[in-house]
Amino acid sequence: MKTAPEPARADEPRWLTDQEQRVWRSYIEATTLLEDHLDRQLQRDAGMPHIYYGLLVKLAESPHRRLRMTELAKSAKITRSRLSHAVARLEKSGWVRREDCPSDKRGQFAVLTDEGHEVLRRHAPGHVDAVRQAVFDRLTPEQQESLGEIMRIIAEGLEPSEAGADLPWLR
Amino acid sequence: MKTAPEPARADEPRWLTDQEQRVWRSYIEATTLLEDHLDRQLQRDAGMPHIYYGLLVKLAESPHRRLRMTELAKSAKITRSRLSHAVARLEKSGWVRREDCPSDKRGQFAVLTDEGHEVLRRHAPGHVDAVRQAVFDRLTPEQQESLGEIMRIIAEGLEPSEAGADLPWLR
DNA sequence: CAGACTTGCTTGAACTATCAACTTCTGCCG
DNA sequence: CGGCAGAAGTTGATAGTTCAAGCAAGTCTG
Repeated sequence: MKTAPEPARADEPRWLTDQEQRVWRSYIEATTLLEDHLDRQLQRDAGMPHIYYGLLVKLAESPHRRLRMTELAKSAKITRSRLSHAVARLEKSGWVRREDCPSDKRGQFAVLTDEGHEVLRRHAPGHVDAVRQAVFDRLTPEQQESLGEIMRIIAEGLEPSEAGADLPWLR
Repeated sequence: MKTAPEPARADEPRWLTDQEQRVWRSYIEATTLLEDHLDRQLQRDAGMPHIYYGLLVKLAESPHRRLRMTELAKSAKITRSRLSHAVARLEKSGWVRREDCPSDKRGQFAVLTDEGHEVLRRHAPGHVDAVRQAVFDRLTPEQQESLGEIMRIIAEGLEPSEAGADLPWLR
């Protein structure tokens, strides 16, 4: 199974140091455990995975509780395809409905239904509790701030817009 | 915020402050983007998702390149069921094989094959690069250390062993 | 040593994610 | 206008995840 003899990589790669490896392993472990934990909590209590819950929250925060599909996808950092499937499922559950966009016939709005809003209202406390217990209650204020900054940096580096991010003269 | 008849929850929940919300949103965005990014990179280059790659790494680091299924699952922070499916797939790809455990007839070893080791060798540099670019190259040494500590704390709080962690008299 | 319980691991069904088409519509350029 | 590139969103096939249930082998208890 020869795929390629390492093209575009002349010299020895910069392996992670022991310290970096420890950090990275901790990152993987924490994120794996936390995602799993929140998914399980929300699946059990609210009947949907964490990311679907996040979609409902985004809609609830939006004017008229609605958002164009593409906007919602961008905001949740997922592909349009994934969102399409997700909204289909949320529609089946009665928590979201689609509406045509009058100004662009290709467009669709995802709209939070009253039922969807109610589900959110009912399960938000439990979810906040879970997040608190797993994260905020265990960190000092300094660590919380640091976490925010670090995550902001990582996210920025991965934004799809990154392509042009090194062309500051275009901004 | 009137949340009215909240059953099984006497007092008003402790909502996240604005600051906490910002941190939390950054966390979700960064982890979503990063997981996606690494999955895509490894799927494209090595033909497997990130977590599968992690399993091969664990095996490679283990004595005789083998680990009991349960050990591997614990170490990767996933369920045995998920591991079972994963190993089945890795077996099909020829990167892992199963072996019976002589001392416990219920037991199975997952063993990294030579092909598996080769795949790892070939694609490790690209993966390390991706991790560096997304994370370590963007953080100061202090931030790296802070990230490690924070993630360690979160992971510890979510270890399955947590159940008995507040019953020290049992230890 | 029988029975009950636990551990180790697997299985199948239902669900979710990904990837590559595909449809429809918009904006643009001549 | 006519044509065409690109955007918005969906779809279906394939792959991965979850959950509950299951089997078989080990362990404990009386």
